[in-house]
Amino acid sequence: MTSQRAYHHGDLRRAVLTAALDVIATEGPSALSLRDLARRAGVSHAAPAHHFKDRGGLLTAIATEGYDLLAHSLADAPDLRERGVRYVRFAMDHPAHFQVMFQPDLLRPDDPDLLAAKARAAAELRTGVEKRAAPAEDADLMGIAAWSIAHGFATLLLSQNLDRQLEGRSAEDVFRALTGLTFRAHYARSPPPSSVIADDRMKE
Amino acid sequence: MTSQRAYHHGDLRRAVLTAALDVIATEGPSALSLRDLARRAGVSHAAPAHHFKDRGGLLTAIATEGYDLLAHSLADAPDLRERGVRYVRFAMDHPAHFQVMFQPDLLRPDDPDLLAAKARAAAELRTGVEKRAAPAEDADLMGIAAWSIAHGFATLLLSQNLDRQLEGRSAEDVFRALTGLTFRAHYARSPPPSSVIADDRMKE
DNA sequence: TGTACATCAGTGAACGCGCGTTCACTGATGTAC
DNA sequence: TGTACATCAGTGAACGCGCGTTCACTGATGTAC
Repeated sequence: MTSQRAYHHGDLRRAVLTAALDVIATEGPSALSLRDLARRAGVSHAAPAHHFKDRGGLLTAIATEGYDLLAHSLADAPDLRERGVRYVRFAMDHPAHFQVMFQPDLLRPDDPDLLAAKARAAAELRTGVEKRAAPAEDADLMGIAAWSIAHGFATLLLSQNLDRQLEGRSAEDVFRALTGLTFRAHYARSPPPSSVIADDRMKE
Repeated sequence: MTSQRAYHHGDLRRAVLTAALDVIATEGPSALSLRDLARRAGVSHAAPAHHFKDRGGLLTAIATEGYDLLAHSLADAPDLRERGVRYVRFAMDHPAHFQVMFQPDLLRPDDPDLLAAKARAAAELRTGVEKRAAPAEDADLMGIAAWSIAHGFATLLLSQNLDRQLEGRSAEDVFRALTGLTFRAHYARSPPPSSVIADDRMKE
């Protein structure tokens, strides 16, 4: 506890993960090296190997953690739109996790823990979309559409592509506004004109 | 022409770019090394330096080319939805470019050629969305929404996250179907019920 | 409560490797006269 | 049409570096008796 230099780190696994997330968030996943992470954690360069076999193992662990965090974020979302908002918020709160989760070439694709976590997150994403809806196919499409818009917005946000568009507004507010426009365009104040306008835009 | 082993390659720049795109598409950008690309192009390892200063320069050149290809793909799209379809098709046709374009940490962010190409693509994306629409703010949101859904769909597609959902259908058809559902839900055959269903889904 | 021993986490020196970079060079091409 | 020369693209040897991996080790912790 009070020992200035313990031989055992205490929680090196967590320390390496945290250092890795920091590097990824600032310099991207390509800047990662186990030796550098050991340095950051104040530990000899061979120590991380006790916890992660290699880079791929480390990144897989990060993705796994990410899917679990996402699943928790999405749990008990009241509706589809709120689920989208939480998805976007998750990406903003955990940019490094998010980045790694969607670059499969960095991961061990058949890691059982990863697959399990991913399945849990996928189940949360699907909740309430699957069981409903008149034509089942439409419900499926609706699910993909909702995922696409949230994922696209989050990705563009993280890659700095919406900086100009936000103009100081919070990303969350903008996302709420645009899902209102698209998913519920037919709910605008004056139905006929707004419909025409929306269609006008769509057809140019 | 017929010389078996010309001292000058002819178009080494193109050859290195092509090799790089191949590596990126199969193993991801992190697998890139200039020496390896020289090897693939059948050229001494120092040769690529004549065309690209370093990895960052090469990736910036790829992103620049990508933005120009995208701008061309989008040009003269008849409407917003078709623009989305072309955006998705671009990602499928040029997965390596697409991947690199949206990982800013790999690029020289202030490269003038890159910025110019990006501006050209952005202009194509905006065409027809900006000038129209009743409340200007709504038009802006509509643009972000359309970009988000196309970008999200493309990204999920490339990261193998829609394999299960496609079930053999072409990505393009599915994308058309889901934009039909979301952007023009109020245009379904029987307006009132479909509206209710859509809202029902939205609210769960 | 104390002792012995197994297990585990982390050390630090050593290794071989692929990388980017530098540099003096050489072969090919284009242009001036 | 021919020659001289500048420029440019690619060569190949050499370098230093950071990396992952291995290995015999040591310090700390937990457990059996």
